[in-house]
Amino acid sequence: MNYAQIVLPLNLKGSFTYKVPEDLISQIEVGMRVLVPFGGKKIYTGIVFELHDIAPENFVVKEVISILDDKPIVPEEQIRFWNWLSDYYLCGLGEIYRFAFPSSLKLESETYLKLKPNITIDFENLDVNEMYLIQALEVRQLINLTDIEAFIPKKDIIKTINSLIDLQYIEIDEKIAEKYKAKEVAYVKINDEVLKNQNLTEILLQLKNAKKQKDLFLYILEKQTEDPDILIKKSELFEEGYFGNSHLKGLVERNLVEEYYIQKDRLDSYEGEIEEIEELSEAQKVAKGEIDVGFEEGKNVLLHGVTSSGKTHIYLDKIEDCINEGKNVLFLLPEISLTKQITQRLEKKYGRKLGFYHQKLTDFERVEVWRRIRQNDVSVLIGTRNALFLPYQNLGLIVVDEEHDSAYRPREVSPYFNAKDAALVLGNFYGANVILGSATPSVESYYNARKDKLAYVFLEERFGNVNLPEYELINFKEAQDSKKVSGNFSLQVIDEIKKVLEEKNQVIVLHNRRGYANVVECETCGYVNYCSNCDVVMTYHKAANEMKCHYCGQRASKPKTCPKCYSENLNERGVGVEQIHEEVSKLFPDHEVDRMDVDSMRKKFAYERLYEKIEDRETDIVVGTQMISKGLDFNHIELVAIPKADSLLYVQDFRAEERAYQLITQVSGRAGRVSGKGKIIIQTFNPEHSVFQLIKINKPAKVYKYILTERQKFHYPPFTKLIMIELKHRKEDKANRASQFLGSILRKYLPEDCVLGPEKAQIARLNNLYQFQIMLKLPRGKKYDEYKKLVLTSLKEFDEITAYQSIKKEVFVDF
DNA sequence: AGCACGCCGACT
DNA sequence: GTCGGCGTGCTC
Repeated sequence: MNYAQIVLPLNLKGSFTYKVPEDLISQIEVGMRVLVPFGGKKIYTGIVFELHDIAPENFVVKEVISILDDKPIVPEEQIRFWNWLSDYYLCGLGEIYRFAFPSSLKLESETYLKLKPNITIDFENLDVNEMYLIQALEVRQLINLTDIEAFIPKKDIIKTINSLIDLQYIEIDEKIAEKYKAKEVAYVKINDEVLKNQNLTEILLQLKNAKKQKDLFLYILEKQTEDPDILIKKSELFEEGYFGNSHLKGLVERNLVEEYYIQKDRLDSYEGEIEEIEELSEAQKVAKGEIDVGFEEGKNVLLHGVTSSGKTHIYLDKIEDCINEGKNVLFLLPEISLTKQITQRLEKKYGRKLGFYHQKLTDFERVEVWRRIRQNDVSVLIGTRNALFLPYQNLGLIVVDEEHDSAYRPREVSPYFNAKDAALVLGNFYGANVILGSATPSVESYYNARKDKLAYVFLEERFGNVNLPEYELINFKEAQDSKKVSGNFSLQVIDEIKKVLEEKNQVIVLHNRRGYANVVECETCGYVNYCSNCDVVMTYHKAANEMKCHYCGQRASKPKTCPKCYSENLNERGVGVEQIHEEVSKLFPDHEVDRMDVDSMRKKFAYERLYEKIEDRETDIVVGTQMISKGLDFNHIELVAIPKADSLLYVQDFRAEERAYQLITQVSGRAGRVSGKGKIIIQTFNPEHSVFQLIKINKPAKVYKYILTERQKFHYPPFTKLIMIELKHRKEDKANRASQFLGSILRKYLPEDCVLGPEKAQIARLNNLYQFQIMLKLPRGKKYDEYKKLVLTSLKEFDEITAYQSIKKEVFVDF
């Protein structure tokens, strides 16, 4: 076994072959990190994916420089998982590696060199570069690879390091442990001296021209004297938004207040009361029993529980079971901001044995979690999709909550994969059970459950036997004709909202479109404002008073006159959530109306603040985009209004109906959680539309049956498999020609009706790249594997055309 | 992905 | 005469 296949953190196909030097053969194992030279002057941290003794013939192999781990950092199950992902989603292992690892575990620049202890160096036999390096190390002890570039020519770096390692003079040092800095929390207190020596009137006199500082000083003083044992966190001062950092700085500069830091063990054991898990209800017990049966049959489970049925409850129970068996749990969520409830409940129970892993952690925090998982020090890991790649030791259960959520398969991050499907496969490799849970399962999962590939567990009643919300459809056309509307709201909806507000309850208004107006159009010449980078009209945001491109983020000021014909006759068309918010505020001037969308939630803590406002019932009406369908579990929301429901359906996507159903149902679940008198009002021009009609009767099985029939009719998943290939280039004709060419190759191998396109993408230009798409509709089953191989062949054939190498190509399997 | 090599326009 | 633009090719 003197050759190794190494995966490098590069967006390159496959792995690279390296020779393992004699002295490393006994130590090297699959799953370890190694340092390898690459392309003349670079050193990368690679992962050993395979060991073999087949000498390559077509190129000269380089040698592994050194091994970075004493035991594999990627467990065998993960190796299989990476290979599966790469195979199934047609993506490179390098891409997966980049995605899976925190950067300080893979970056070459984080690698340091040091002198071996107790050595005598024979300077006579060293060349100039080797001498420089040794001398530098004698002064600095540790040297970063990028620093070496300062005194050794790039091309000689590797040679120099290699020979010094061979001579046993130097070695590789992993600096991660030392660079990891425990998180510190800032606290404030009144300066001790001040308390002893100065009298209060003097201080207040000093602050008489700085009212806020004075207030802040008094606030801190009061808190501190009230109970000296409770420390005052710096962050809590700013929570209200009344004080700012500048006020505190002022006090610190005057030496009145001191800032100090206390190291926080992020995973402090929870000190509050331990919450006993409430007993399961009868329905929940039945569901749990069914899950157990499913597991015994070796099946994974789809837990379809209507909103407020207490799915979390069941998860907790299964998590407990799993831990009692001595195994660990991975709990996946679509996004970390929604973790509040589940996290709090688990924290109370598992304290120290709980871990978090998600996109918002810093690199050190990620490495810390990696270490703990490797040491088997985490029983329950709560995380987002990237948590699938942690080096789990003894995984017994994976829970995928809100399995239908599209955040599990974002399109913009590579490698492209669906975390829900990946979790099923990972569970299989670990021999772990998997529960997919949702109030509105994806059509694919539902279908799999019906086909018995998943055990299907349906939890039909809300916890505590609370009634399900009631739906009402309002024909907006009729309302308009009989003049019973005000703007975008029918008088009936306005009435219903009034009623709820009178009872001091709360209302949600859903409108799933950002901004104020979709388009600003010139009445005179028809000019509309296009984004300069993309083929998209820009959306008008009144709150920020600017035009935004929702695809590339480009911003521009709102034109006062038409840039083309100088007419002042500009018209705003297409209703956005800001406009609905404005309308509602005007309709209910005596109530607190808040807006919740990505634009208004961008500020730090904006979400937390609004969350509390709603919880404290300061907010009467929340107007928001789909964001409000997630995580807002409050007890006093009694009405959900969807003024322009049709906009949910008119999206060019075969999943539009599924999405509309999911969104409406999810947001409905916010209403009447306790009272059981929740109501949903849907305003539409098409009350006869099947989706609305089926939602109204509130029988999920019928909705799925309808959607499945439609999908079957038009040959869409889950009855077929879709692969979408996207080609991008700065020059339109080049992108066009390339995609035509790829299309012709694909048609050569695949039946005509499998290949659709190429076509201009819906957004023909994005970030200055022209995009073309080819959609492959492939049959399921054995045929699929066969066809996919042919797709692979076609893609390879395409890659051989050198003229098209500058084309950016992306493949989305299970689009 | 990065990085070098190589071939054509605007500058000291 | 050179600096630097990005098209093309290669990396075990």
